[in-house]
Amino acid sequence: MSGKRAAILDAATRVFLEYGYGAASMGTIAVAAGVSKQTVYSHFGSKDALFGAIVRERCDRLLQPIRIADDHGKNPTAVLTGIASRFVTLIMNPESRALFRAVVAESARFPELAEAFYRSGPALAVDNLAAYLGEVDARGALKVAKPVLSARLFFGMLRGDLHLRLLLGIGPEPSAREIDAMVDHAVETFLAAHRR
Amino acid sequence: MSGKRAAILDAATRVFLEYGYGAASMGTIAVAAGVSKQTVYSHFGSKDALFGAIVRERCDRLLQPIRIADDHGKNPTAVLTGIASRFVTLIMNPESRALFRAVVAESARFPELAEAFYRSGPALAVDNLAAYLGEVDARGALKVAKPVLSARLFFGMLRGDLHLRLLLGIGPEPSAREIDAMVDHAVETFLAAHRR
DNA sequence: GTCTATAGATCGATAGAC
DNA sequence: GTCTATCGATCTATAGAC
Repeated sequence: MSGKRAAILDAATRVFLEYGYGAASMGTIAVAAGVSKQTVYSHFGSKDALFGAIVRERCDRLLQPIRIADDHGKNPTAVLTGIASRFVTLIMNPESRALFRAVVAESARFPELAEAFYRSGPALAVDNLAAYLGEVDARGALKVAKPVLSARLFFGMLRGDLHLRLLLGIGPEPSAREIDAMVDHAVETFLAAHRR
Repeated sequence: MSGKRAAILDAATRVFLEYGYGAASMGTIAVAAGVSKQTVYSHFGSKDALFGAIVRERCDRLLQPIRIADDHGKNPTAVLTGIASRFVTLIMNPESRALFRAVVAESARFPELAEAFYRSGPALAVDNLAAYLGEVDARGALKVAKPVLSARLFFGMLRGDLHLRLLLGIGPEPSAREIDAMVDHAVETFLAAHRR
């Protein structure tokens, strides 16, 4: 197992996420990895396969924070704020944005990659939150009639306008204060709507 | 003024939005328009310029529904539901999705297009809703302390998980009933949170 | 396994006739 | 203005030496 394979994966990730699938060339990736083009083909077979490999690897790596179990012992405000903070931190991450852009851009050519992305990230986040919301509803802490719809709504609020601007590369990076204000506002709105 | 210019614009729109900027070729566009490649270059100069022309034209055309003035006479529930319905109908439109995908995918190469898209659509929608929310707050019908944040939250709720799935091309087209249920749930949640 | 060299195709853009 | 023909560059992928 040579270290060249890892070097190729690393270089391919950088080049694909920076330039996108179409504009990235196997030659550029080979140079960035410090190997010849043929070595890239020996390891990964084709451009499509290499793109698939780096997207899947990146999905697993980046989306891991939202998969970890939550401390359901605390009060709903603390739990929701924690979930929200981790989620916003994730989608604000420059690598996440680049990955998301690449997956969206090539979703027509690689539908199975788009689905893998969705399942390994957003779908799990919604499922986890919906389960938690059902739990607090049964416990009587909040009133959540439709946990899945409410969970989707919550993450929608958090993505909101910010995610859109970041995807489009518009304006300055939001400060930590802005992000906190946005998270707090979303949590407050959500709690106010589901107060028992 | 020949009809060929319109034919080129039309063909370019279809080809660019279907294949994306990189995968679309000037030759394909010329064939689709029924003219020679040189005629395309005579009219639009370069691939970049042609892409910019069709994106700007499409932004103006597609995003017009959310620019029209709202009937602020009715009760907040009706007004918000109307705004929400028009917004969701817009972002669900296949052409809007294709345009959005193309703009996001090329936002690094064409930042001014991304900004034009944002300004002519999402920014206006937020501004209009924020103005309305400030109005109903002053009138006492709702309690909206931060109109701009609340407006962003509202549109975020509406985009939500649905927009994400559609962008990624995942799953079946949602039915009108699902969309209505989502809109109603978002409006109810928003109103419950801002009840005076 | 890894390299150099290149095949084969396609692309954006242009030249020149009409 | 519109066409055909083509240039020069670049791309994916492969052949063959070591």
